[in-house]
Amino acid sequence: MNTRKRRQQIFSTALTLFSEKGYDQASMRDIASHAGISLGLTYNYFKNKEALLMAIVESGIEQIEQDWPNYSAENLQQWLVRYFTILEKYRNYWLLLRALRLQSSLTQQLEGHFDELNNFIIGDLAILMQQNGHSKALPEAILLYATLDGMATQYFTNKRYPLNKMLALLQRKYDPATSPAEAP
Amino acid sequence: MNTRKRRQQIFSTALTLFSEKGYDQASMRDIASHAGISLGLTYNYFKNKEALLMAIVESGIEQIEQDWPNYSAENLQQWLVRYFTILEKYRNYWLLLRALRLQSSLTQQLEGHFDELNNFIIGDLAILMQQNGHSKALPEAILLYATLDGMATQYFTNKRYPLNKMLALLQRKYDPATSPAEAP
Amino acid sequence: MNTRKRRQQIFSTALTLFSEKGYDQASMRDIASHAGISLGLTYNYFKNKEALLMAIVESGIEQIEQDWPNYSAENLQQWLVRYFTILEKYRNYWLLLRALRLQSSLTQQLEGHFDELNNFIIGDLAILMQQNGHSKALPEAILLYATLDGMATQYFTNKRYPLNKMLALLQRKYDPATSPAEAP
Amino acid sequence: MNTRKRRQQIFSTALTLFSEKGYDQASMRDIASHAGISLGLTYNYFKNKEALLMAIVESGIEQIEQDWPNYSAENLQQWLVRYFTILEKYRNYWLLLRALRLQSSLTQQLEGHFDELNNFIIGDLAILMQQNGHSKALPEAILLYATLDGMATQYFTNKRYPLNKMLALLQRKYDPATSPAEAP
DNA sequence: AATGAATGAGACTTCATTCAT
DNA sequence: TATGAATGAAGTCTCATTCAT
Repeated sequence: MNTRKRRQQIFSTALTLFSEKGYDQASMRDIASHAGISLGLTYNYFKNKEALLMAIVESGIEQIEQDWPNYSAENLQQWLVRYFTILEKYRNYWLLLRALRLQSSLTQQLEGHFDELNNFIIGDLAILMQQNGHSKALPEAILLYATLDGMATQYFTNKRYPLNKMLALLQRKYDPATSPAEAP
Repeated sequence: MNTRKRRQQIFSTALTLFSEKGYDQASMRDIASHAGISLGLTYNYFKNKEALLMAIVESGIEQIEQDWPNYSAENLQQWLVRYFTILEKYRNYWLLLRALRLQSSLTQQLEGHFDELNNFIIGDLAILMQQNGHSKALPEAILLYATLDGMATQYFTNKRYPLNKMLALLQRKYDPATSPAEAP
Repeated sequence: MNTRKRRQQIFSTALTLFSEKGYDQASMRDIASHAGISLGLTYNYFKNKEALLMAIVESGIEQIEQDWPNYSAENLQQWLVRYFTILEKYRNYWLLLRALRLQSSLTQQLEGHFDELNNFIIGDLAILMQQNGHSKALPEAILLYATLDGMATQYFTNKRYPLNKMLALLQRKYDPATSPAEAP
Repeated sequence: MNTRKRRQQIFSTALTLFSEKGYDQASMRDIASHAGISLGLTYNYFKNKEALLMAIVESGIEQIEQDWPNYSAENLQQWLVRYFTILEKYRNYWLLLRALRLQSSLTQQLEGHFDELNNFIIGDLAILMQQNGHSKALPEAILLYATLDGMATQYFTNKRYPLNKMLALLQRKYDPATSPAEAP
């Protein structure tokens, strides 16, 4: 099997296990055996467990950023739906990143990545906000992002979370026609 | 030192370390040594590491619920400020609970506790919403709770998060005078 | 409570636990709590766990030797029954001594005690043998003692062992009337 | 070193130590270091200490039962000698099994194995008894087995035990020519 | 005489990592 | 490139023993 594929195989297995069980609870043997390869081989592709984690995090962020334009939306209402579509697609990344963020004792290195992704999304959101006529688009974007983040957390950790209902409510709230964010 | 104090000492040291480094990364030896006692002694007060965690989680939720009435608010604007005051006070609990929630392989027992606390807060919020004249208070409360959750996450993991600004913006958004949630 | 009684209390609790669970599996805390006293108190009466064991072993052998004359028998048939009566009475001692014997890494000290008790019983048996007309009483006694030992082992470790049947069979075997040990 | 040999190496080291010092007193580190390997490696071959014990017990009984036919005897006199030959060969197994039997808190599983082996030997013995003209062969076999068991215990725990003398005496006792078990 | 909190050694076990093949 | 045997550090937990009260 070629090097890139092999790397990808270890990679995605590790992502799954890290996000399901947590970084500490997923052992290298776990990963190797779920990937159907030998324990030692993982070390041919990744220097050590932490490097594997870092590769996953970095690549995850990179993938999301590359994938993002495919989901561009014309208005906020569309955007909101698409945001959760992407989230669903990158569910494991999201769960892993969130869990890591809550554990400091992380490399400083990770912090930068987190901020990068956050700002990336918030920036995108702010542009739409501006188009929607918000005068203070950035603060609005930051606030909305918090809402989305909270919804995602609930959605991913609570099977009964009524995501669609909440999404509809949110769309109404940000519909310029029915509920102008700024009073005239 | 008396038994209750000693227990409390281990307890709060563990809470700090669990919330800082994560449950897995904080070793019992860590906890003991930060508490200034021997490793073995921790086991005189808590059956094992998991029992220590459970004691912390349960007591945390209990404390918050008991403390809650002290922060009752007359309107949503007040409530929002007080919510973050409580959050700050129980910061470590919040961080721990959130990290645990993101790691499955949790006891079913924990799930129940999480839901309990969530519903407790959402319920409180829904009442205020109703007083504010919202006809669909519960969905509104759930959505607002997501926002608060997202803000908390950002605030606790990002030193530069402009909490106060966001809070002010949120207050304006939910001020019945300036921005009626339902059009007449 | 007076010293002698307290000592006896720890003593007999320890004997029970040692014989039931084994010396290693019975902890000092176990013993103290089953005896209804504090952990520390055991150390006021016995220097340490090994000393407690030694005291039990020595006293057990001493007790048996003192008790022995109360069970004197007129002939071998009687003796055999009485032997198992005593055995039943000192069941825990027997089990403990036997288990200890099978573990070397014992103090040499114990070895001496074991031999002492064995010889004591064999000597008693040999006298009866001689009275029964056996010319080589000592070897006969040693052999019979092995039989008794084997029976005891089976009896104590197998609830369904037909001790009475075996005892009857043994009595017949050693009845001078029906089965002279030496052919004329 | 190949896997089978390595396993066997750990296996036999453990058997020796378990039988010498007892299961509890022999630590996994003991076993590893006597086997000349690292502590962790033992766990590549046996799930845990108890599994190692079980493997030893089961394999011991299996080996004995397979080896048994090689020692078949034409008459009881021969059989007796051969019995002790086998016993000597499997000395460590015998000592371990006996020690385990005296410690309750055993798995039920072990109980079954013990009974199996006992019945296996007693059955073999009963057949010979019957050939020897005993009408009640099974009780006789059970009784003789007790004798053998007692002799083995003495022999294995007492360096000065006159096994050969006792064996000769026993052979005479069960010789149909000199001492018919049943009077005409 | 009595308590049980406190200690620290040591037991079992897991796991990241290395290395000979 | 690929394997998995092998290592040793580290983690959880137990327990004999001591000691202040």
